[in-house]
Amino acid sequence: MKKSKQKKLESSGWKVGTTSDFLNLSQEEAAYIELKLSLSESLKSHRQGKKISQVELAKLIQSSQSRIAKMEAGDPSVSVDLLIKSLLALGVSRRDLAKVISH
Amino acid sequence: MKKSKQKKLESSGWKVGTTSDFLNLSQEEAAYIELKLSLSESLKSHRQGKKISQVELAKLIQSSQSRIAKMEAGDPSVSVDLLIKSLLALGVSRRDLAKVISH
DNA sequence: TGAAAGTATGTCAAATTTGACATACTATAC
DNA sequence: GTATAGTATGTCAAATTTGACATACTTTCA
Repeated sequence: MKKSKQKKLESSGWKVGTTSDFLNLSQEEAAYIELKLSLSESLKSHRQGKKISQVELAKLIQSSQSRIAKMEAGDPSVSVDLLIKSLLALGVSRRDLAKVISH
Repeated sequence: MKKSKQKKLESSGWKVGTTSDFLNLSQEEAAYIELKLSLSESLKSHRQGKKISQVELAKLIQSSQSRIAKMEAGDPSVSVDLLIKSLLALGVSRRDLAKVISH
């Protein structure tokens, strides 16, 4: 992983490659985290594209504004499940979801 | 949703469209569940393709055989997070993951 | 047959994720 | 400026998801 990318991850509150370096985990761990960040960014841009606020999206998926903010910030406390549910709620198709995931 | 498909979902232990029919949730709810099932099936076939047992995969991702079984059975108790982590651990690329997700 | 490897299913305490709340920060408009 | 809408961040109890275990079922093969 490039230093720059790692810095970006760590700045979002992730602990990268602490204990897991000795396994081949760091690979998948990184891929997983980056995947989540892609979904985060996608969520933000889709929401903004629809011109709705975090509060409105929160209502849409019966969550809270703070959780939406955390999702969009790529906070480690949010699951891929919630990100995907949110994107689907925004009307994103599986096809579009796939595009996000394939980079 | 077709009756046949619904039956398939319910047979895996899902409760489909109970309380959420009055919102437009059933749409996304269904999409989400079907997405999970796609990931489940993909996990199973990828594991079998690699000719490793559930026990071996469990070790690979430091989980347990029973959880792998639940994942492959599309049990409601497993998260998309775990499914994706598992697929990545099997060496599935984001590109391939995207293919699974786009149907 | 029958033993051995693989898989399914139920349960549960521990771990993680959740929505909600409070509150601080940041625009944007007047 | 200062109100107002929008967003960020920390905290926490409740909810969900977790690995682990026990145990039953199934497949494979000698």
